[in-house]
Amino acid sequence: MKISVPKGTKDILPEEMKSWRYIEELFTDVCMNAGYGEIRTPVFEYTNLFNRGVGETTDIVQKEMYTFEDKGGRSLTLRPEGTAGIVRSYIENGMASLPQPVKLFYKITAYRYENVQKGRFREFNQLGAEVLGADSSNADVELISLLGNFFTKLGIGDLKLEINSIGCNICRPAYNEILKEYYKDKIDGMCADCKRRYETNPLRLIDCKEAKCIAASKDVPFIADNLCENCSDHFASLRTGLERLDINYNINKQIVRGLDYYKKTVFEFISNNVGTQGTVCGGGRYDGLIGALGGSDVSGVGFSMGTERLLMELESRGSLPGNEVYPEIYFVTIGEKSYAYARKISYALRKADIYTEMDLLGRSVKAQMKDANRKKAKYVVVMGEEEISMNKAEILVMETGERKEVSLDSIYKRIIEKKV
RNA sequence: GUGGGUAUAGCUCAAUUGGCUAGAGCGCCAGAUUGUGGUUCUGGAGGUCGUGGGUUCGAUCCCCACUACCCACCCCA
Repeated sequence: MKISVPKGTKDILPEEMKSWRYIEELFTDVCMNAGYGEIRTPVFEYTNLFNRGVGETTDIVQKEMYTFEDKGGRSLTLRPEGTAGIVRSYIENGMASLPQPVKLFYKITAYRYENVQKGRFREFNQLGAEVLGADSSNADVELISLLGNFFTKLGIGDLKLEINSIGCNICRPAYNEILKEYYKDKIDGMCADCKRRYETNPLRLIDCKEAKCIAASKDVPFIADNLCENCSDHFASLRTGLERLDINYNINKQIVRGLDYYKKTVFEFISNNVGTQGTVCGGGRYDGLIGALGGSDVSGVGFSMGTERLLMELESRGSLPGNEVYPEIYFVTIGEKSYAYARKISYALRKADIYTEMDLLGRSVKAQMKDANRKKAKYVVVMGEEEISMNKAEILVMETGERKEVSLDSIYKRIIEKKV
């Protein structure tokens, strides 16, 4: 059988890495400038963490996790998302006793066993940030504004922002009763999934895409209209905070999100350019999660975005910069002595952080010239025995074809001082 | 899990209504007076025609299965 990458995974080749680095470095800068510290947690965790953290009723836990047993019989799972591991780390490393809030960001791969299509893979990359230990909507606003800043810098500041509030442990149970009451005489005509959700997670009935279920949900009361006072205030101050920053948003009462841990604020940034998977970034508040995982009762809010989807968005708009790097100088060598001499200068220049190139295959002068041209070297120096013995060299300016004769000794200095 | 499409050179794609050495463009390598790039010309390397089985004198082509990829449903980043 031919060896290939596993389904839903892919190689990121050097050419594409330029775009990846561009996005990741920009994200890093944006986060650092807002006081967020980078964190890395393991690719796999004990399965329990996700069962409890992400939620037993979610699709992710029910059918999408890469779970396996190690040789010691422990059940491990490749992380399907980033937040659970970070919350675990927060608890385990005693971050609750640090000055609060703790602000973190991450760049990770995540794994979900799903059917592959445009914008959806089994191994995918996420950029994310979390604020732990801040109840106030100020934290929600800061995160969304951080994203606004990031997207603007990427040239996609017009991505659509949709927000909603899905209540808390106080208003959710009451709302669930309202929902059950509403669906009571409709549920028989709805799909099998919805019948199950009716018992396990009525909130999810709202965003079912089955035609008959959409029809049944036509006049459904939204939780955003049935919040407790605390949640309602939180949602109002979130909106005020966004408005003060002139951040455009749209309240979408249908957003409920598929992860159980969300409370109060949920939001998404949506694009039209990544297939039917329009969500480039999703996030929300997860008060109670830290407590549920064994920590103290600390609130949290965060987001994650799909790097691949972000790349698709940028690509479809032609907004990816061509940040190519070209050699400052290419040494064309002829024979061993010539190579040794050029290598020495090249080594010295590289130590001074200058990009130099040399042929490693003993190719002809012509082939080396071609290579220099292909790599878009700025200057070429041909170093044959003749030049070395006479302490002379010809610097060729590739763009203009201009040639200049200089002393061999002066090349290093000329390049360093950029006086060629 | 379900449905549709696709699978031929490193890449983008032809062709063979079942028959002899499966082609092109791009890319790669080399040469065009022996040590000088981009244009041009010439030559070369590179394919078990996705995998396995079947029908047939003979299969890259027809039939079946499998796998992968693309798209969609569900759900999500």
